[in-house]
Amino acid sequence: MPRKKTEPGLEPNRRAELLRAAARLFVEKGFAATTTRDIAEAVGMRSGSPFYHFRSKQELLKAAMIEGLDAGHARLLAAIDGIADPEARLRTLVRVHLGTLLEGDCRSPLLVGEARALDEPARAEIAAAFDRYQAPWQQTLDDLAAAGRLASAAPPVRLLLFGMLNWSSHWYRPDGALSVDELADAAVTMLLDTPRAAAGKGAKR
Amino acid sequence: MPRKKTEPGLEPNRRAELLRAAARLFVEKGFAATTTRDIAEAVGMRSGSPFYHFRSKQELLKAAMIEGLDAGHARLLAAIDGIADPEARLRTLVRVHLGTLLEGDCRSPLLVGEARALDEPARAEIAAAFDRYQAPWQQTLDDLAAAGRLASAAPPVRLLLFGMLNWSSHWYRPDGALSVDELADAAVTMLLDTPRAAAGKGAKR
DNA sequence: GAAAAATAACCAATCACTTGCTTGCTTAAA
DNA sequence: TTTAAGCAAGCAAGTGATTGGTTATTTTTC
Repeated sequence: MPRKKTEPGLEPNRRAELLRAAARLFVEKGFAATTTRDIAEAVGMRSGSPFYHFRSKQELLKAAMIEGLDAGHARLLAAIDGIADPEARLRTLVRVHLGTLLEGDCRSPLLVGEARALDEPARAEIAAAFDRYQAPWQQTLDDLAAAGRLASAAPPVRLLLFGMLNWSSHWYRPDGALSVDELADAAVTMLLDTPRAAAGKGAKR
Repeated sequence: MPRKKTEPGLEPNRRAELLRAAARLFVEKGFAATTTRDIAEAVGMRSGSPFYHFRSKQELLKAAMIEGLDAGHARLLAAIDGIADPEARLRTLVRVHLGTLLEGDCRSPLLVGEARALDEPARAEIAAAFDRYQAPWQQTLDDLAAAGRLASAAPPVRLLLFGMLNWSSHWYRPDGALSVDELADAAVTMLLDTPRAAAGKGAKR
């Protein structure tokens, strides 16, 4: 009984639904603490049905991570398209990334820690997706360093930046006093060498 | 058969052994993916024996987090004792924290994400332990701001700093090219406003 | 264009195994 | 004698995954 499908082609996308629900639950409760029954129930299926679309729970995680990362990557590229100034580009990257992280409902970058549940080949595929995601960041950091707005664009800088941003999912509350835009500004300010004069403008207010 | 105990009082500390093993496994594989049998085996017990020392798996996590955090807190205080200069104090805090995180074998701060497996009262106790841990940090940041070495010491600054440091456990490899000391320097450099002249000294080399 | 075959997308039931935890017992130490 | 610390065995509840249908849709054949 392939459900009504009132409009033909309206939502033939149960697979994508499964992926979104799985990603959300994996982020919320963790991979191991999420049962395949949780996932099935979240999309209105019976407990065995997800295995028609995915061979295993691990494959669900792998697909959720890779497809989520690639979607985020596409969003990044679309957002920075045409922005020449590297500082403005960085600010956009940070803002979009934080949006994916704190406002989205999949939040794939957060699943990086759950990859330990997968075998080595799967982890390699995920690492490749992460490399794709990070490419525009490194490019922008290099541009900033070349423009003298950054003392160094060595890899640890990028990694520390990602740390600042990703970890915020552990403490940021959308209903708090801090907006995502302000958070993005605070992070960029901390990363960039202060441009001299504006020393009073920090992560304050 | 309470095992030999050749020297009386040599290792009557099976409880502490359990805590250390549990913390290590929880960090490595996550709370949900670690079985109580894993923990028992790690200290050479049978599967039911840990429940003599702890009422539940959750209580093991709670104790591991709180006692681990308090131990780290004590280590912090001992390390910064007598250091008057706030920048030197921050550097010490960062170095000791990274040591706990990357070189220790318990690494309690990393368990913050696993607290979601606990009920609200337990989470509140853990939050209190975290507050204790963070107190010397906020004090040092305030001092830095007062000394003009930091544009702002608002809470997000501390949280972003912790993000940089804690996230490093996802990518740092002790056998890599970057030493923990260099990583600590890179983080401090990114946080502090550059002191003017030294613009070539970054996280490079 | 209608009948027939194939397929996609499930469900109901269940299996083999793992999980946290309990119970009753044992033994060395106090 | 009592207590601390543990073991051996096992239970009840889950867990990931499989199997064998079932039905609407799609494709193929006549």
